[in-house]
Amino acid sequence: MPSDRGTVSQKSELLRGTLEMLILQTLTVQPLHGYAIAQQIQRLSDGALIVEQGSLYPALERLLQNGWVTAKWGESPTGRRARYYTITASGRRRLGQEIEGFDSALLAINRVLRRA
Amino acid sequence: MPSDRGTVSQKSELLRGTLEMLILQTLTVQPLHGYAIAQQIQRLSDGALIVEQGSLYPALERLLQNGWVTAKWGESPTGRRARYYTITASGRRRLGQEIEGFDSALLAINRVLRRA
DNA sequence: GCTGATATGTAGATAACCTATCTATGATAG
DNA sequence: CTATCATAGATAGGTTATCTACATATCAGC
Repeated sequence: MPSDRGTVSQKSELLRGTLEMLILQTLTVQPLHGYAIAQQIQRLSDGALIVEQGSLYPALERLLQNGWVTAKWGESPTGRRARYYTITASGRRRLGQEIEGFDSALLAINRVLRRA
Repeated sequence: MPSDRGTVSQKSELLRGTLEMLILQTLTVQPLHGYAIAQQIQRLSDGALIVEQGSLYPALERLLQNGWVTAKWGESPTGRRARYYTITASGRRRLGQEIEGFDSALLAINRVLRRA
């Protein structure tokens, strides 16, 4: 449901560094294939976060390389071939660290914004 | 007061895209020279945010190019030559937009993190 | 005289995005 | 029947902001 060909993504730039965290988070509920992960992030963010395929698949590859997810070929609900990703134990630990780092960085940024 | 030669900056990566916002914010109080801006951000964030010189000066150059700050050579409190940056009216507008975009992106990310 | 803090800057590498493109299949519209 | 759209995966190439590392210079303190 990309549907927004032509309309600028805008917010996507703030995904900078948070994409892997968001992917891992969506996988905590259940294994999903790549395309569904992007849809899920868009849906959960009320359409604010658009994950481009050119960002998605390289990110999934990085997560695989680091052992934070595993992948298995299967079939999507619509009957197409799809690659399902499952978060690993180390992936869950990593997610925790990323959220922690994200929150503390946020606090730091907000300190600067409010104190200055 | 870099003093942390050897220790990894860590959090700096989350500055991704927020550095210009932080710089503009520190300049809303008074004009500052580059080195003092970095110190101020580090101080206000309780040491969590370290602005490297290789990030700082290119960022200031971008702000100049966009007309969001102006620069004037002067003298620092310690008597050294220093370049003072002043935020412009359009810089203040830009800062408002950046904070707005930052906040809304944050909300979107948090929606994903809490709903998934 | 050396080191460290202050102060500005550049060069080159890295990494994560983006746009654009490609393949392929199923569903739907015309 | 055919064109388009949605689904699903993937790669190539470009952009850009950051980092590391370096270079320069002055001043203070040991």
